Amino acid sequence: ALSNRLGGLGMHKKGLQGLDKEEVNKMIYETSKGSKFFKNEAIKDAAVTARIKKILENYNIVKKLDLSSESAIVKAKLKELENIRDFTQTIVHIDMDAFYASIEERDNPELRTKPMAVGDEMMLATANYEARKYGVRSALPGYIARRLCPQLIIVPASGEKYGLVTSQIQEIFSHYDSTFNMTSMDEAYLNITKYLSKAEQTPDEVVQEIRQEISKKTGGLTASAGIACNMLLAKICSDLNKPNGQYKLENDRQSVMELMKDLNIRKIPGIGRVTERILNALDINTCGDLQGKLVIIHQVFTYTFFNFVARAALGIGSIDVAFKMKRKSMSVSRTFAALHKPADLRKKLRELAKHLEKDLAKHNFEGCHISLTLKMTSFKLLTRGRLIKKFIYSADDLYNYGKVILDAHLPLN
DNA sequence: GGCCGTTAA
DNA sequence: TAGTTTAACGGCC
Repeated sequence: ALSNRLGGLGMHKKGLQGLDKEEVNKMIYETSKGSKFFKNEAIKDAAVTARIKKILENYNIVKKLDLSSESAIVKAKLKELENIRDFTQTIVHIDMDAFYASIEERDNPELRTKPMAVGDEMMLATANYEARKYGVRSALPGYIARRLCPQLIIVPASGEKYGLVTSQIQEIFSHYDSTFNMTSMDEAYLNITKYLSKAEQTPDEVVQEIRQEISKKTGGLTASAGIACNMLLAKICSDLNKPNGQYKLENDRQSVMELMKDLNIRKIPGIGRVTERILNALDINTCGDLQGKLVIIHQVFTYTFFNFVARAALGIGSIDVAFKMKRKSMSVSRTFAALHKPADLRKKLRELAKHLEKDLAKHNFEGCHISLTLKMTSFKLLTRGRLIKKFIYSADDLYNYGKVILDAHLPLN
């Protein structure tokens, strides 16, 4: 049987629907099986399966219990959540379409009609829509992508070029909402409530205009957008008419609940492939299913998780577009051909320490906790850390404290 | 407190 | 031949 982790990966992405999923999965499986990477994925998969088994055992006990008092607690929580619903804001989530790939197409129009991806033999960052027809997608190694699509053109990433486009779209966003928040190079949230109060335009018209300006300023790049009353819904909506489209969700409870009813849980940001598997095991596939199972979720999982899914199921999200989390850590990591000799590993550590010193200086950052992660040839990760009584930032300190951790694990095999 | 796992882009 | 990098959070012991 095909590993869930390796096979059913990423097929929900736009552009992939409709192609022969079986064929793609089989090809990836045939190329991967036997590899150490694949074995490690199988181990991780088995751990998830075991975790699900435990949850199901608990679920089967709990569902027979009298949950009337639980039910009351959940009901009260839902009432509380209904009370905090806010329909006063107009939030937009903008997402550039196949960002890196579109920029490369713009700069080399011959690529437009050909399957193409940005990245290298090791890893692809993104694929154009032509390539997605073959199952080529981001987070797929280039050499596997080539087997899916032998004509695939792989273009190396040019970070500075993409950064330039990011600055261009930021300038556009600032005109509509000075508090706009970039969540990555190609994604942003805007609160256009204030702008709308002054402009004589509908939200759809404003967003249409933003997307036109993006296209004009960037030489024809397209973006998709979602418009809704909060960030969660705006993000979900920006995916609905991708690529080069926008979707506006009406600002009322009924419209929100209708959208959520049949929405696949995987579309909720924060629910990834593992959580999806877990919830699927409880017969939960859509946010509608989720709404009907909140009592059991409250019983079986932590309150934090219950709270998270309850909010998501009701379509309740933040409106604080400008909120930025304070940086808590800074790290650097490299994957390299297996090294065994302690001296070689220490040399690597020295290189990483120098690299991190530069980054720390650039951001004027320091830390009092250091952790070292080793990736074994089996792909298993080992992380060990320690608190330091002072704040450090120099390559020498990073190396010396890191070396203590590293040496404790030498020799590696 | 320390480590592992999940998620996202 | 070959399966990334960075950052944050939750769960568990």
